[in-house]
Amino acid sequence: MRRTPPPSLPSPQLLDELSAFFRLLSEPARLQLLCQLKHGGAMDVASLIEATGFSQSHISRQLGQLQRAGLVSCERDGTRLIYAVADPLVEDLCNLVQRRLKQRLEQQLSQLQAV
Amino acid sequence: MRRTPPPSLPSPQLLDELSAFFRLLSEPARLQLLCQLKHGGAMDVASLIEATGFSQSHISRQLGQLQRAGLVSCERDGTRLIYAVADPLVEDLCNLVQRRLKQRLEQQLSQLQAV
DNA sequence: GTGCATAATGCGTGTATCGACATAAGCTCG
DNA sequence: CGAGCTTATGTCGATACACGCATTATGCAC
Repeated sequence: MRRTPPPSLPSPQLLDELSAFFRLLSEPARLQLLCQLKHGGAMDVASLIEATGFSQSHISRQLGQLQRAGLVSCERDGTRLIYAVADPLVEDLCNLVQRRLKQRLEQQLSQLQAV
Repeated sequence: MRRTPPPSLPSPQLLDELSAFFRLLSEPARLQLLCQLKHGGAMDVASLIEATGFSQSHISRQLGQLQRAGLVSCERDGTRLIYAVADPLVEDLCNLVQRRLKQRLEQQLSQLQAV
């Protein structure tokens, strides 16, 4: 049977790494950049500035964080840097969460109608 | 084929909800509480205080947030409140992220050895 | 109802980080 | 090499929120 394979608690270290990863996705600006890149494929920074309206410095910082985490990659094209999504995990996570948000709303809706 | 079902950008609204959800998991304390509950099944607040070392007020607040998001549920037992994990999604997300963290480390390790 | 337990909230402090402006650094091409 | 572009970083104000202490609210026993 073994319903709960190892009932062990995660170490403080793992806890910190997990939460650090989720923190990357907890900022609308970063999530927006990731979605924009997923949507537009590879994009240079100027396009991201135009698409999001954020300042250049802000975008550079956020992309830096995402890159250090391995979520985006970049390559040069002349003087510009072209960024792209490097890991499909983010999209999977978002889909899971989105599905849950939807279910939750449907649940609340049906409870209202049940009255 | 249809590799990218709908290549649409998420609305600002959805972006905020997604990031708000990830923000819940971005705090080590909250993640710890969730893991503790997953590990110990249903627990009352006193047990959580002892297990985590946090103050009563802090734990109460974090549990409140998790409950409003539907991630934990609670029921009364006399004067105490017994909390429990209410959604398996968190564990799934953590497993996915953890697997990725592991892959990433293995990758870095093999690159070091390749020299 | 009065105590006695537990849980929730008001408030204050400290810390992290967002986001912009200004500046420096790095790259490319004449 | 130096001009001119693009990107990264130093600095700073504003905001958000973690976390504890003190207080209040809520339910149970008598």
